[in-house]
Amino acid sequence: MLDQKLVRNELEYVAERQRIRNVEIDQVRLVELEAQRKAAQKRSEDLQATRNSRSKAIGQAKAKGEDAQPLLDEVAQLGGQLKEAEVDLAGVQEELSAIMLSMPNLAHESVPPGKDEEDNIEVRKVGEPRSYNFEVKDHIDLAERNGALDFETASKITGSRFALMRGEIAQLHRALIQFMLDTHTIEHGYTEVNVPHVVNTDSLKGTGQLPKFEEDLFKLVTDNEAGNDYYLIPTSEVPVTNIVRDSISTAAELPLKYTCHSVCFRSEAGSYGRDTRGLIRQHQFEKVEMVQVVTPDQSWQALEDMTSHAENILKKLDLPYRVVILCGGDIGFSAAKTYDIEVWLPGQDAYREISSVSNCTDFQARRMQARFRSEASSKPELVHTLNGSGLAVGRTLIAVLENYQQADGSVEIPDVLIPYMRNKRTILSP
RNA sequence: GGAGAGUUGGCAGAGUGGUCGAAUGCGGCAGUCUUGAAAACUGUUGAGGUGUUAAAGCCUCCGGGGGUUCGAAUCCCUCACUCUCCGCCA
Repeated sequence: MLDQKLVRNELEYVAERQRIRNVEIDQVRLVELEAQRKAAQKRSEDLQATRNSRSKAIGQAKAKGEDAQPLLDEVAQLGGQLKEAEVDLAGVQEELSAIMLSMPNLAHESVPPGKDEEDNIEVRKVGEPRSYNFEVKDHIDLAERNGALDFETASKITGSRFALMRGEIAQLHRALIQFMLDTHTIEHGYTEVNVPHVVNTDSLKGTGQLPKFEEDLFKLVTDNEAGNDYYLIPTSEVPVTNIVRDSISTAAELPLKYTCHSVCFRSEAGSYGRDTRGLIRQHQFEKVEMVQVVTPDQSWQALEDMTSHAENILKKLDLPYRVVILCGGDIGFSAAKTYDIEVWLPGQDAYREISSVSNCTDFQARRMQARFRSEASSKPELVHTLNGSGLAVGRTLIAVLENYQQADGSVEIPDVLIPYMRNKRTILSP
């Protein structure tokens, strides 16, 4: 959520900044609502002040043994008027907060304008795609033999966009997770956490998935009270970032650096027909996530650091990749700036997203009321939150399979993964 | 699933329907003392909104929501969570 004061006082500026995302703000309606809010709030508060002082007088009169009846008659009408004023105010505030909750974060000055991923700008390219003296296969052709990757059985068990892995592929998948977590904890200073895969609406509002993007989520059927539903997590960014919801940290406790492996669930509504083949886009996938909670002065440096942490995984795996900065039209709702890391996939002859690293500045923190105190005497201040994949495990698996494939259809294991594969050096041998 | 007890400021923990935004302790901050530090002592210290040059003032907040009342941290209803005991269970 944006700062209401900023929206109120610098509406023109906010509208201008949102245009880079191709988001148009209804300034007229906002000004109108704001005026209504102010009037309704004033009326309600004045009535409350009257009630409070009259009630106090009644109490004092009774304490002195005086007759309170004249005072009681005086406030007879107050209750109804107050009720009316409060209902009025609540209505205006509801509409205002709906607008505020569905307004995206302000894009950073360095975010380029643009419509979609075509307009993203490449920042750097690392590593050279290998050349193969045979016809390259994609990960499906490589792994579907022997049922190492089995979409048919998965669709029988569940449905489309689910996968089943057997034997060496399942092992490689697990090895990647271990390798990523070890690298982030040992080399990059993150603390490993394990979190619930089911979250409540407050958590999803905190990180910005709700109320606007409910259709992307899997919602559980429960007998919970309305508004307190459970959802499967679309990313562990949600539970991990919400660790600091409704809390005040001390400056000394920051930065918090968490890494987390989790399963992620996405309904992929609206992506019909896209990436239907293979592991690229699934309803269920696994991801190792990085989350940082930092003081505002550190968040832009943290964004660069986290991007380099994700890149480090790819470097160690010796996979070619490039880093792009997302344009205004492609950037996520909560993010002020996002780098995507795209890995080279020979089977697709293209770079494909394998990580997304974002600085959400105080946008999520304001929704979550996540704050810190720099000095005990000073006011609590909003933290900045960042998140990034480090990396998407399924897509990394694809990248290893496709980049390390051999002429005979087997796949070499990257050096750094060999210890995690019980010293196996080749898999999927014919 | 059954029975009971709880949820109060950064933390711990009192609280009678009416000077309660809330005792006290810890922690924090400032000061006295000290060469310095510690200890001791003194003072100060919740959050959000509104307002103002700044303040004062005013409003809201005692787990969430609703109700009773002129007035609710306190009474009633409801939901969530925590703890204890019983049952079931990986």
